[in-house]
Amino acid sequence: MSTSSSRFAVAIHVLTLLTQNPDEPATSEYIAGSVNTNPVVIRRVLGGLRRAGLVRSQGGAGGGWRLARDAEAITLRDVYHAVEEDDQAVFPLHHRPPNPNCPVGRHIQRALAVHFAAATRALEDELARRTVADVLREVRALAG
Amino acid sequence: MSTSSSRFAVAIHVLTLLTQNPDEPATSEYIAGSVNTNPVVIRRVLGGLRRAGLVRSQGGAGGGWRLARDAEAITLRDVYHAVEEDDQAVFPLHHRPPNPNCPVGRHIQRALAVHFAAATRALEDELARRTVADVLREVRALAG
DNA sequence: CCATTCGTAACCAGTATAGTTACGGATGAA
DNA sequence: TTCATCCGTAACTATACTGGTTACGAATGG
Repeated sequence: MSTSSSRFAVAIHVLTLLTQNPDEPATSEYIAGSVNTNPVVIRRVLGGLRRAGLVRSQGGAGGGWRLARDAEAITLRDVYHAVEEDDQAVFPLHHRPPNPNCPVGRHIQRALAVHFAAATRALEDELARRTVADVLREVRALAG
Repeated sequence: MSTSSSRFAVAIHVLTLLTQNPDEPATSEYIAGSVNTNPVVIRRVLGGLRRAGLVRSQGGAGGGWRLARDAEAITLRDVYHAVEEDDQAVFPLHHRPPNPNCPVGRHIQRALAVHFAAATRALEDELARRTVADVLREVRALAG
């Protein structure tokens, strides 16, 4: 399910990098070197984070990317919402609407929506308990 | 993320149908009429449920699909695992491995795996609290 | 003035989903 | 035995998303 894409992992990776060195802006090329991908991919992901107010960008020479707020105040749920913008649900409903003449088909989507929302809420609550600062601490601990 | 696909929603829908009428087998064509899709799509989804031991199929005239155990004993987590078989993670890691020469790149995936597992666990725990029988009761309540 | 860097469009390859047709094989009733 | 029914599965298609890549305009600041 789910879908899907590694944007969430890449976004946390990038924010962890920015947290590690908060004093000078990081370029998308430098970041791409750590993530092992193309700078355009990084700029695309960071564009979502910028629209969510998590980072700021600065064009031109000496420019790059910085955190827009303290890493202790950026939860993984914030990151998740920033990269999974719009309507990408964890559990999509049917593509075509079910048969409204069938009692089950008529009501199943409303019943499912309640359960899916509860499960998604549990997932997001768990993500909200962790911050980018936590991740950097763990990375440093693993580095020993 | 996620992925993704509507198989989970369709699987719950189908199991709810089978629960509603447990005495006679339902054909994939009948089920497809309620889901509003093609019988082959239904047989594909039900194939996963059969491999997970949730339903049984019977070929030939008078054949079709039945529940293999009581709907009270089929949680939404069981259904989720049946249709999202193999390795489809809710939160995929990087496609290419990050740069091992970067301190963050070297350890980020292990750090992320811990958080992703915790969030996924919370999601599945919530799904485990609900059964197919619950869904049918809610559908009936909505039907008034 | 000019190298740097972002922002974004465009294109491509790979993959997943879902819909469809087709057909073999098993089943069970007539 | 015959035959309509129904599953199981392969094959093909259209659509969409992801990630990688090249390209280029605009803004920045030394």
